[in-house]
Amino acid sequence: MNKGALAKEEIVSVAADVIRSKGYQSTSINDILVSSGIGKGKFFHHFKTKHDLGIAVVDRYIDTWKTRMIEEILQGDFPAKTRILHMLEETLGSFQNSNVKKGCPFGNLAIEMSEHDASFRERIASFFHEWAMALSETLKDANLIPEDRAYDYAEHIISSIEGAILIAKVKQTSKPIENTVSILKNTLLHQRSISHE
Amino acid sequence: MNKGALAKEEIVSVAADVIRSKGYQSTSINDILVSSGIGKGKFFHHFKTKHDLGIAVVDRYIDTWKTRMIEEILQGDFPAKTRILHMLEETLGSFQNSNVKKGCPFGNLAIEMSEHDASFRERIASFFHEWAMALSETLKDANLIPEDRAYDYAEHIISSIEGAILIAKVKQTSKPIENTVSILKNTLLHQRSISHE
Amino acid sequence: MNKGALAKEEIVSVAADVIRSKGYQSTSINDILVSSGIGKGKFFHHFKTKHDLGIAVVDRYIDTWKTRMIEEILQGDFPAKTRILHMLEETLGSFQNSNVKKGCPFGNLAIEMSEHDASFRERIASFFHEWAMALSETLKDANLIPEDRAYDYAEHIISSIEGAILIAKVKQTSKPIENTVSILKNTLLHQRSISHE
Amino acid sequence: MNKGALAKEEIVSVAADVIRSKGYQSTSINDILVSSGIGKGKFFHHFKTKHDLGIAVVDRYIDTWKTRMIEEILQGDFPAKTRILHMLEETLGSFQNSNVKKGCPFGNLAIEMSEHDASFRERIASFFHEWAMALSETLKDANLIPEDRAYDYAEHIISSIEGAILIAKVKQTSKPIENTVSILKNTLLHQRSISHE
DNA sequence: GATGAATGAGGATTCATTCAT
DNA sequence: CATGAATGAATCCTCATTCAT
Repeated sequence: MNKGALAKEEIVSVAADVIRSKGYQSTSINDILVSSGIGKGKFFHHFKTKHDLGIAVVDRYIDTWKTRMIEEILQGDFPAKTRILHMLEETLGSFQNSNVKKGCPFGNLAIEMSEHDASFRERIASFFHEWAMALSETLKDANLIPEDRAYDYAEHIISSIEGAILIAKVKQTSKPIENTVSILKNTLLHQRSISHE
Repeated sequence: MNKGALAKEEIVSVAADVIRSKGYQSTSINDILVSSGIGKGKFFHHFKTKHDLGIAVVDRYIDTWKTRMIEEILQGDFPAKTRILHMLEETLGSFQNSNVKKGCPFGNLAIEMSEHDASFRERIASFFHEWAMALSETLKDANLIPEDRAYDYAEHIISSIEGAILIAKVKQTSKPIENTVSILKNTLLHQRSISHE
Repeated sequence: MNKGALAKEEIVSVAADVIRSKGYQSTSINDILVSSGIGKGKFFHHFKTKHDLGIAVVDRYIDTWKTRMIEEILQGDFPAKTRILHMLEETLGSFQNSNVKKGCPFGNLAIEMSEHDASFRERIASFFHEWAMALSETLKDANLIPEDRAYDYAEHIISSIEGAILIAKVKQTSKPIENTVSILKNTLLHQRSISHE
Repeated sequence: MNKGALAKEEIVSVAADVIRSKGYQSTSINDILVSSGIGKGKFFHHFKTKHDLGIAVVDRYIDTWKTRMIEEILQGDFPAKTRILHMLEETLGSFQNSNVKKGCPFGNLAIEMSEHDASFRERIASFFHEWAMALSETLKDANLIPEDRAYDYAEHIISSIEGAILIAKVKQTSKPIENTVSILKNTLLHQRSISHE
């Protein structure tokens, strides 16, 4: 059936992989043509520019992670504490093996593209915001953090994770991620609450 | 007198700025020629390749930060707790205003180059290791962390900072850095020690 | 119709001329663009590298000469002695006028490229071998040379011709070629056989 | 003592080697600086241009071979036939081992430079002429060739040798040279005289 | 005389994009 | 819709030569 549409999704899927590994700017359209076995004509039929493809790839990353991290895990049916643990474990599981070297699709593009292109930056910023909002709600549900500090604390957890993935990438070992996840779990769950200052 | 050496240092200095803003791969040699007002011949007289320049820039970043963060602050003469506070405040101060958008020179290159080039990756990994070692010693001096957890905790602090700088870059506000610094201070200093698990 | 293929052949044809005159390394891609009136994009669409073009040019030389010298002349329908005479006359005819200065396409590249690039060298060596094989058969057919000396003698005839073309090139006169052809004819045909030693 | 002059000779000597292997145009001045351990200033003090060096190298080749081949061997004190044999054996000896791949300094430059530069071409043409003249005299002394054919025959011998060195270079074996030398010896010495046509 | 820094034209190649079919 | 040929600006780099010291 909808062969054109399928083909387009396929290109985005292949491109998402390549761009995660090589970065957006270092990925040439030719790289994608070779990886997906299509011709130039077809490519430019589906995407007016390379930039269009880039945005499609980012949107795809966001769709995937929003569904997995936010909708399925953070807004799922388990008790709030459990949901937070799930999120941390899901993170840990996503960055093992070859994925350690590839790093986080959002973190990678955040750093590579923020200064170059507003449409990348805004999408990624907005994704991080949505994530922090969802985590913030869960933290409140779990009664772990006072309401007025929940968003800040959620953002800190997320940025800690991004930082750990960054260090893991440059060290080529998932140890820093395990380390951060373990410290976050510890801090969050073995204390009555985090309230000072 | 030492005109040649000066000239080379100047190029590295200009390039360090440009590369921090645009990234290594997106910075063309021409960008550097224009920014520094020199000719191609002069450039390639001092640097055999663009890669050579990149390495010189990384080495310069490392020199600067090692001196400031490690030697002057973490290994300085103040009490251990004070030194840690200084490090956090120095971090905060370094990423205000236009520097928020530029991000961390190490984090930027870690993400951009780790998969492309081992000589960048290794230098940066080794810098993060040295930083974590120095911070680890200070944490032990301050009696804040049990000895066997000190390195892991130090690495977590550093990766939290890197993650905060990343989020700040994509959000174009230093708020996430202030946030993380404040949480780190809080966790570190207002509790007897961090020992559970 | 087959416009693409034609275009590629045209480039090879123009390049064959330019390279024969200027040598492979001294011929810039720009030289070829100017001579053939095409743009850089078109060139690199057809040839991945300059080296690719070089190989295409060598293969074209080989095709042409194999057809003319080996298939049409040495393996033709005339008596063996006549075929050898034809070969010598064809050689003579090919290096008159402006062609004296250009020299032999194979000899030129043999000397220029043998030390630089195995793929050029091997192709040319194999062409000379095939030529010597075909001439060797013809010498045997003509009963001019004892079987066990035929290949060596064929190779000597061919190398004499190459040497004569070389001297003709540096002297800018076809006299050395005429001279060598006449001596070869004489030695081959006016003696019962060449058998001594 | 004459340190400047010595240095210059050294540069020419090093350059002669490099140019014989890589060709004149493919040899960069930097190649020569590296091989001889001198600086740019010194080089351009001795040679106004790269071309100047090239000419010095050719003149050096010519000096060496004229002394060896013409003065010592062809115009030496042995009987004429012996002198010719010596010349052939000297040739054979000069192109063994690594020298097979390097080819003949004159043949190499003849082919590479004849179309590009008259001053190279003329020097080499004149060297080949002097060699042919000397060989011609020796052939006459030996009563092997009628007077009016002696120069032509000498030139044919020389061009045969050059051609054999060329084929040897592309085949990377000295066999073609041995082969040609043996055939030349045979033709020259085992027949009363070469007179027909 | 000697040094090596500086020059800038020219080299091969890549790239996103357009266009004729 | 789809193809792949064509475009030409831009990229990294090399080179012979000049120049200030």
